[in-house]
Amino acid sequence: MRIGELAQKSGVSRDTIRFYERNGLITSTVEDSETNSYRNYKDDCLVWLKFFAGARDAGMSVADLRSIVEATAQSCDRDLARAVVQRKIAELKERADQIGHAIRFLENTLSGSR
Amino acid sequence: MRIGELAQKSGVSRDTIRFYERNGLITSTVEDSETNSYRNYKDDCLVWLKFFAGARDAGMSVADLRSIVEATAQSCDRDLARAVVQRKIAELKERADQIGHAIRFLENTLSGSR
DNA sequence: GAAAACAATAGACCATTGTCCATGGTTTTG
DNA sequence: CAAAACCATGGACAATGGTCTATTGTTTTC
Repeated sequence: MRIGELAQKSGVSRDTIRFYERNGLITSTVEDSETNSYRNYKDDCLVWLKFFAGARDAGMSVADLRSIVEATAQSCDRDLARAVVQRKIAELKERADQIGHAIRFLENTLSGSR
Repeated sequence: MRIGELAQKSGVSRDTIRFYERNGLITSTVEDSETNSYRNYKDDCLVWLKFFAGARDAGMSVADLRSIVEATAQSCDRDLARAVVQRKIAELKERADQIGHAIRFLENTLSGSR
């Protein structure tokens, strides 16, 4: 799959896809049998990109995402991957807690006397 | 209360407090009877600053916070305040959903075959 | 085969969210 | 009263996460 198709299917812009690739979030191959230097993406890039979009919305940084990708890519060290991902999950849960606090504060502000 | 005390009590740095103030998140007064130009903060600044810290952690932008502060400050239009704040609450809940998706994706990644 | 569409790269540019520094004035403390 | 601690302002600097542009090359389509 080329970048345009991937962009269209994932909803992530070409520029952003290239940016993510530069930052090690996805990889592509260039068939050097070909005359061009077009990137080729596998289907699982699409899965990752959709996850990235949601994860960025959830507040994860590009660096976070890279660490997850790297950890899971090295299936040689499955325990490391598990540790990294579980730490990220814990961070997300903390963030969800913060959101809960903020919501309660705002609800109080609304109904509060002041 | 002066900025140093506020910084110490809130855990927000002086620079950041000034930054927030420049951006309309809090206000201070300068007693012009005095010879200095030191800012004076009221106690509720402390409450707000603590909220800001959590809300930033929860993923709200400074612009979001400003809109909340502005809406609630104009108690003349309580319905507006309610609308603004409830929209922010809705956004936070969406974000919490995104976090939930991300967590599930990550958990699948961990236990998944690949 | 010419035009339109697509792709690559490099680098400039942008907003956001602070942090740090220099300089200079004020207050507190010993 | 001198030093230390505090405060103000303005501007430089930095990291993050993109976005846009220019230039050039490739592919597709009519």
